[in-house]
Amino acid sequence: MNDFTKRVIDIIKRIPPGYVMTYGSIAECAGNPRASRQVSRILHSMTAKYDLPWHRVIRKDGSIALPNEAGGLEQIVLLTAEGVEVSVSGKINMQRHFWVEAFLEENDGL
DNA sequence: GCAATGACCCTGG
DNA sequence: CCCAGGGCCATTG
Repeated sequence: MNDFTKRVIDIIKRIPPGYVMTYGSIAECAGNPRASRQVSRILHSMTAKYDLPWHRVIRKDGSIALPNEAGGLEQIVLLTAEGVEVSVSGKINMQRHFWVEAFLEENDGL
């Protein structure tokens, strides 16, 4: 396993309940802005082994990437249980739940 | 080693 | 809002 993969796993494990991150932002934080697809692949293959909160990772437009029949439905259930607002159309309120570490640091916790 | 693949993303119609 | 096309890049066959 390479460093990028390790960082991605570490970042995902740090996402607090009630918040979400996008594939692209995770890739960026892990040092590879263009590797959003690799992030998705890592989730697909490493979730079971590393006990990751995979449901907190969504698309940049706030929609669920995983097809409903492949777990997307379960993802919505898990997010809702954590307090994340998922609209009827399957989209998430990014302004409210997007986890941005830099933002929190600048605002000293808020 | 080359070709295909994908839980993505962006632009334009 | 929905669809198409192109770019992206590590993993897979």
